[in-house]
Amino acid sequence: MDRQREREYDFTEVEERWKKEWVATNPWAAPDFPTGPKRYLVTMFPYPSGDLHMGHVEVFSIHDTIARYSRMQGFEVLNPIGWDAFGLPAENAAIKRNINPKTWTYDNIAKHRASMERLGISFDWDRVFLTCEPTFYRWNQWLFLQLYERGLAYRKAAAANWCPKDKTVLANEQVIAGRCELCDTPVVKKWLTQWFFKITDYADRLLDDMEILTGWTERIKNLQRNWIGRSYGAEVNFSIEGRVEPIRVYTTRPDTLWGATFFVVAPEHPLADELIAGTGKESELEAFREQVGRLTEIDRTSTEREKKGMFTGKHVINPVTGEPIPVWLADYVLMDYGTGAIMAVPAHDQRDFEFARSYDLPVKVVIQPPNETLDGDTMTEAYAGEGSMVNSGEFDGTSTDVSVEKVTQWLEAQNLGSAATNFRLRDWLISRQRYWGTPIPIVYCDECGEVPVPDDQLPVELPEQVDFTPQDEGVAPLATAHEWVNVACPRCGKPAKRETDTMDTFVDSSWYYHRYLDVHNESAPFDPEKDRAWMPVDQYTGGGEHAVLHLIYTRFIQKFLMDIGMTEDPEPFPALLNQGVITMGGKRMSKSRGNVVEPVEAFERYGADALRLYMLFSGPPEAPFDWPDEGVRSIGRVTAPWLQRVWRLCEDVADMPVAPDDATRGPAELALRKFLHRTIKVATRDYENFSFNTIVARLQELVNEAYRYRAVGGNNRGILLEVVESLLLLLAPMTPYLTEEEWRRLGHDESIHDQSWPEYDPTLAAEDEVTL
RNA sequence: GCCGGGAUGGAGAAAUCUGGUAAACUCGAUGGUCUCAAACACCAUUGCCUGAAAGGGCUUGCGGGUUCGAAUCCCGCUCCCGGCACCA
Repeated sequence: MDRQREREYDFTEVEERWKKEWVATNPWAAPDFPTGPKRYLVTMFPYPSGDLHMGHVEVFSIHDTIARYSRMQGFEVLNPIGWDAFGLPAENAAIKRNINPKTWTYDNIAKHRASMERLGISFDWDRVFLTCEPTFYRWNQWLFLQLYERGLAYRKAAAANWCPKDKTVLANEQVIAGRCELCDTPVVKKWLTQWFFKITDYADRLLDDMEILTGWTERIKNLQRNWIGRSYGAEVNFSIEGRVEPIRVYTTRPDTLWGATFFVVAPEHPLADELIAGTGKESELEAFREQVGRLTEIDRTSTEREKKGMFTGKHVINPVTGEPIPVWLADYVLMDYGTGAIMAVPAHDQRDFEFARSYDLPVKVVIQPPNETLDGDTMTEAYAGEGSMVNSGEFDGTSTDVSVEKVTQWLEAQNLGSAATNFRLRDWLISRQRYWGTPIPIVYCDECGEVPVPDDQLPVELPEQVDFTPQDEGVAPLATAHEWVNVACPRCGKPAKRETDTMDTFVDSSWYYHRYLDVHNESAPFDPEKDRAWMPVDQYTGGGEHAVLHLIYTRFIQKFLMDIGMTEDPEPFPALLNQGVITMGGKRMSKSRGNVVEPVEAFERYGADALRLYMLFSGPPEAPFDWPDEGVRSIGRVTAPWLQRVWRLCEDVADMPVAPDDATRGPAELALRKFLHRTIKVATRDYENFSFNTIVARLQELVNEAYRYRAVGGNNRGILLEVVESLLLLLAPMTPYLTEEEWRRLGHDESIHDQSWPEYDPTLAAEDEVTL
């Protein structure tokens, strides 16, 4: 069109001007009580470990597009933001720079906020909170005490995951393939007394309520199912000479009970001490345990490693055959799953088989496959498939599809055992031997023992005068704050000491989305009335890497809050959108690798709109995106030129004089209108499906059509105005700045972001009939 | 081993739910207009084979099936990605 391009869209000037206005007026503030259809939209609040990175830009672009589209569709929208400001990475970064974690955190939050404003994200800035402020974390302490009162927060000694580098324990979910989630150091087991939240009480509900999660991908639900790991089976009693209580084992195959030829107890099990006592094998047990304890989780769980065991010298009675079978200790049996003891059926379990061959224990076949005859002496691997029972008394001939149920019923009738369910999920270990977190509101008194801090003494504030560097193993930095540690017992008034561990920061994020709804409340974490008005979250967006961390903890705490009457929905986030990971050269962007594209550089060279649109156009939101090698420059090839093209079209139309025949329609005008209305129809459908890349494609076609119309001499201002105004409305959720500027340029006094979504004429939008 | 997801041009992708012209849109590439020149912008070509062209033939990981018609639905494979894994 205008080859000379005397003028160009000055995105820097336009974006700065509107940003200033939006920051000054907070136009997207939401009321506490919506009066019409509502949408509560939450994006996972960021962790301030530096400035925003492209992953944030991606998810905020997606999220903000949904928010702006929802408003134009007539919903009342609440779109808040806050910061997940406590935690280990900030603390480590601060220690490295020899400054207080608070200073470091607040600096980063200021940077984050400036970048969010520059990106034009339509947050309600009146509802901001930081989890590291006492006004927030005192409600973490409240939550802890609520759980404590109901027996769902408890302290126990257990073999905990210990990161030797970060010098703290970690929850199971924070150990990725045997390594620390944060620093990748191999984790070791350490026997410590720690605080736990009893998430296992909610295991069934966490699984069963997944039916409600219709807006979650199979991928994430599958991860959670695997993580929770429910299995059905039976517990069976084995009696032992000289002991009143029988020993229980859990098995998923009670139908193989007749083939149990030995019995194994986890080496750490207290029962091991009992069995060994008086046999003269105490030192051997000690050595064996030490050998097992030295292994990292990676070594211990390696399938290649040969299983090691130790005979106790004791026997238990197989309850169905009446025969004594030897009791062993072995490193392949886990202390914290089932009962910590198993019946070993080497013929039909591969692990038991390998152990039996190593230690020359008998292998007895009790399931015969249909087409061959197994022999325990000659078989080379366990047979775990289907077949019919043999060597099993009255059950001989029973087939596998009914045998488990029949045997379980019989065991119950004989009083030998009962049906049982087990989970892979472990209780959530929330103690951390670190400084930058919520103090656990417990006091230890010599007289009264463990005493919860009464509500009127909350918050237990995090002291500032502390040596916050990690201390020797198992000692928290807060132990160095002597004045803070030593308090009067809340119950008897005698000298006592505070708990010095802090809470896992996943406690903060497990309920934060409620706090937005009542951010200034000083007497409760939130008002259930206000909560009811906005909950549940209609759309949650964020990274899929939290599948078994945040996303499982938060579902648990939501259910708990429902149980105590604070909130009404069993699930906090019925719909979840996980954006794809952004990489460059197939690797995660990182400064040390030198493959980082900085959002700030993109703002300066191409503007926020072009960056947002680039993120949305790159592919479906959930798809991973490998950023081209040329870096920020690729925005200058893809979306920045197209926005200039949109701008020129708008300017062209804005400059056209009003003519008397603007309302007349020839064939070319009709064709363009039909194209426009089809575009509105399809783009609207695509917005509903979050298919942003195809919306952009469709709008590009529309712009191409308009240019073509102009190129062949089309000059009907009426039709062009309809096209351009609709185009701006359809584009407004994705590129808020340019659309606002040009909307005003076309003579409107009100913000484009307050307009209603354009409607299409169904007659015009109908596809032309195709004759087959 | 168990569970889940996926495979379409040189690249990102679209069409898959709801079977109907496969490859929209964009990048890259090639040629052109403009320019002293370059950049920008604009125009054209661009799945593969064949052909001077018109045209013809083939094509959605592989093999079958259903159907007038299959990228799409069904059955059986292969490969890739992700998760879990000594969980009894």
